[in-house]
Amino acid sequence: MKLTREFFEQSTEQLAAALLGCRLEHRSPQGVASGVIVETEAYLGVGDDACHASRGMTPRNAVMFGPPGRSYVYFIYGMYFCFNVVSGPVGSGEAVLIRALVPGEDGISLMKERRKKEGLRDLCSGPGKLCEALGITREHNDLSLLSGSLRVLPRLQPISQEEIVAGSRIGISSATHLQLRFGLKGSPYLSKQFTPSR
DNA sequence: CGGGGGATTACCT
DNA sequence: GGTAATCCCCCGA
Repeated sequence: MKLTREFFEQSTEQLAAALLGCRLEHRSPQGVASGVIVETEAYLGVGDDACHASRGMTPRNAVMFGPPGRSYVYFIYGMYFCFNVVSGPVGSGEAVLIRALVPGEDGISLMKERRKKEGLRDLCSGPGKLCEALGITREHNDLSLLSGSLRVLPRLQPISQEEIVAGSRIGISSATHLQLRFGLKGSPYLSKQFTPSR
């Protein structure tokens, strides 16, 4: 089973919700590591002040303007990487940030070793953490996610709308009113709890 | 070409 | 809750 190109062509907001429950898997020379996506954020390209692409194309964000279904990986705070799924029509500059995974079923020991942490909740409960656990770095920028060593795999179980929560995006200083963060309700693996909207 | 700041995390009080 | 760590992107000059 495999995701199709059409899956990645739905609107960025829909895709951010549809990615919940899907598996992100990295097959590296060190071994396979994967986890089920439980938290995402949508970034809406030109005009979304919180988006890297808000002011148009630059060398760093160029892949966001390319076709959907590819990886956008960037370096942040001098020590972490963040992984995104490029989305939206070509030229839109949109993407979905993957913020948290339930670690497993492959590679728990490898992830513990990479993270230098033993607790399951410390492995993938944040965008920087999950990249470290899966061994995702700048070399994994601009790769197809439909096939190859870094892939997104479909849900094994369906998820209902009631299981999905939305909230404000985290760690940004503009456009904070938009409800573009999505999570699986009550998951202990979220990067941060969702607070009831006001 | 300099400098501010960042889609974060860990560790401290 | 506060803040250091630590690179590099990007804007303005």
